[in-house]
Amino acid sequence: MPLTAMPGHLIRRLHQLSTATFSEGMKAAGIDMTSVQFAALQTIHDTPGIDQARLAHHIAYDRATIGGVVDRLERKGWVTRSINPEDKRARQVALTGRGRAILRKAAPIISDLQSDILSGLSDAERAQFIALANKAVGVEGGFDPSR
Amino acid sequence: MPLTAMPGHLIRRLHQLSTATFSEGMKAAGIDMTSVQFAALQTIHDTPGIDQARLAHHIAYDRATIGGVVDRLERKGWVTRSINPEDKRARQVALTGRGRAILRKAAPIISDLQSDILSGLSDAERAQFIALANKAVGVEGGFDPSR
DNA sequence: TCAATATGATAAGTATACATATCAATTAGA
DNA sequence: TCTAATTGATATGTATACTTATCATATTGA
Repeated sequence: MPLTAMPGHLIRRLHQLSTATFSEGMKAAGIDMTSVQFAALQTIHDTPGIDQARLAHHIAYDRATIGGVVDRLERKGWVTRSINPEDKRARQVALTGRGRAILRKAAPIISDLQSDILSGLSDAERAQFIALANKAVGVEGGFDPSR
Repeated sequence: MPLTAMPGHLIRRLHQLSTATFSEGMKAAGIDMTSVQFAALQTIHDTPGIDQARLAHHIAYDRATIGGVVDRLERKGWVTRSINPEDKRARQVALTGRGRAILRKAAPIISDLQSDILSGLSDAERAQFIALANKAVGVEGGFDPSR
């Protein structure tokens, strides 16, 4: 079976293309942010005070991985971590002023980047791809690395 | 822009699903092999004596990453590395008997796994996805991490 | 209520991934 | 032909990712 017939290989290539496009776009905009960091920031913005476990679950990250991501966000001064008094195991994460500012700056750039990721496709094809990808990913709960 | 409309996010989820499906399948078959290792083995099989740089280029890997992958394949006794007498910089990689055996065992299992990766799609949709992915990835040479 | 279980987080170990720097060997060009 | 640029590989540093183990805290059920 040739590589071009293997979804596994194609998806790896797409992922490669996607992250490369993202980091080039961010670099061009002078922002030091990875796609994972953006997704985390956006979710924290939408759900202030969310804890790491729920953050991981929401964007389908591994619970072990999210710790390092939040570490780096904290080191950049974009988020703060605090212990939830209701549940002392949980770390609540919230955006700082600088975090909100960088997110405001990055969000529109990243929205624009989305079509560049699939620049080889027409608008109709891109819509079709998004529909198929959502369907493939949405299967019966799908794979959830946070559990 | 919601995550479900972002190709970048969807592709990351697909990649996650794809690698999880692969490793579960391999684990079930009692084979300790990652998808990256399989692609490398298959290419070495098809091109005996290929050097690391061409191997990386062929499957769109990073030149720096391939070294570690080949290290692990070598440690498992599946490949051997030798210096190309024609170009003493280059390391030629070749399968061992055990490498050929494990590849023979794994290849059909992995072929079967390919449809499981996109199990949420019908056969027609899967074919459509593969066509779109190939088109998206094939853009003007696309991104080549090995350069 | 007290033990069993579950859950949030972190640590350690393994495997990608890529950028950048460096070294050695090769090739190209003045 | 001799230097400059290129190329194969490795080393270093950063960032994901996931598994398994462990710790601390919560929750639950007998």
